[in-house]
Amino acid sequence: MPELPEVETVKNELAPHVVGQHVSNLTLFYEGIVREPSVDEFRARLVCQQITGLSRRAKYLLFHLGSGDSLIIHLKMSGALLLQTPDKLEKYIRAIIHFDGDKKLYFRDPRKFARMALVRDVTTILGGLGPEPLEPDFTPELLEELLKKRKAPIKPTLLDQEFIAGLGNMYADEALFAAKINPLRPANSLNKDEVKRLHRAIQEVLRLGITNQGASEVTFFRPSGEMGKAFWDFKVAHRRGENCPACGTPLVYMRLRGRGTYYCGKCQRG
DNA sequence: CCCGGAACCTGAAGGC
DNA sequence: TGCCTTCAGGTTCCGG
Repeated sequence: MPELPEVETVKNELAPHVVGQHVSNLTLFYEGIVREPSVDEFRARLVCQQITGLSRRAKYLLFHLGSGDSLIIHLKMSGALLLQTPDKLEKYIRAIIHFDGDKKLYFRDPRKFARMALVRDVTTILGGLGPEPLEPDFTPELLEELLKKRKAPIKPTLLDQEFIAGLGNMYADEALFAAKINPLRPANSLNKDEVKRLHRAIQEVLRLGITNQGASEVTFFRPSGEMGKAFWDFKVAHRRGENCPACGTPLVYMRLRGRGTYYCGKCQRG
């Protein structure tokens, strides 16, 4: 599932192909993919525009347009932006953005959760997001301050995009394992050393995910249609029925706030 | 206001 | 073989 490292990978690999391109047409096979404005207005404000740049905020991908508007895409669970459609990815194309010179960008999404929006002011979509975990302003001191205000378990706190923006279920489990912190610990109960470890772990697992070009289990594909390699470096996430790579203890699987949660009951005792 | 859970979707996997 | 249930989970919405 696309989380911060996956969206960063899409941005990096898409940019050389789309920046500078002019949109020539839009094909919609599933109109529900347009979040705002109306389908007609969306089309009118997108077609003929030049893509002047790409950026990422949390799990959102932003296409900056010559008009000053931004096309904002969220891939949610199963979305992919593809430059080509190999046989196995032919199905579930929900939209195609056409560029001058017959280039195409395919928006594939089996589950129909993904959305795109066209806005003048990006804060209408991005306004409530918390700090970017890989930016310099995300310091251990800031994390400590934020954690003090939260009494919910640390795992769902890390998934709250208003608390910190970009972590999803897989990387939250990975970060807590790397920091040796139990996912059920109240957020405000972490001591200084634990906060420091968590801060470092969050950045490490995200950077490793980006280096590995994202995780591909089943649902994430890079623009080329290839899969990323991050999944193979996961220590606990989605490793149901396996043993802890550090101590060999069978991993714990539990549902926490409706989310599948994996951790080592021995290494993450605290 | 805060918190927890359901809804949105569809396919895969497991049980019987 | 096939039907039914459960699971997957980011975000939004709703009820308590």
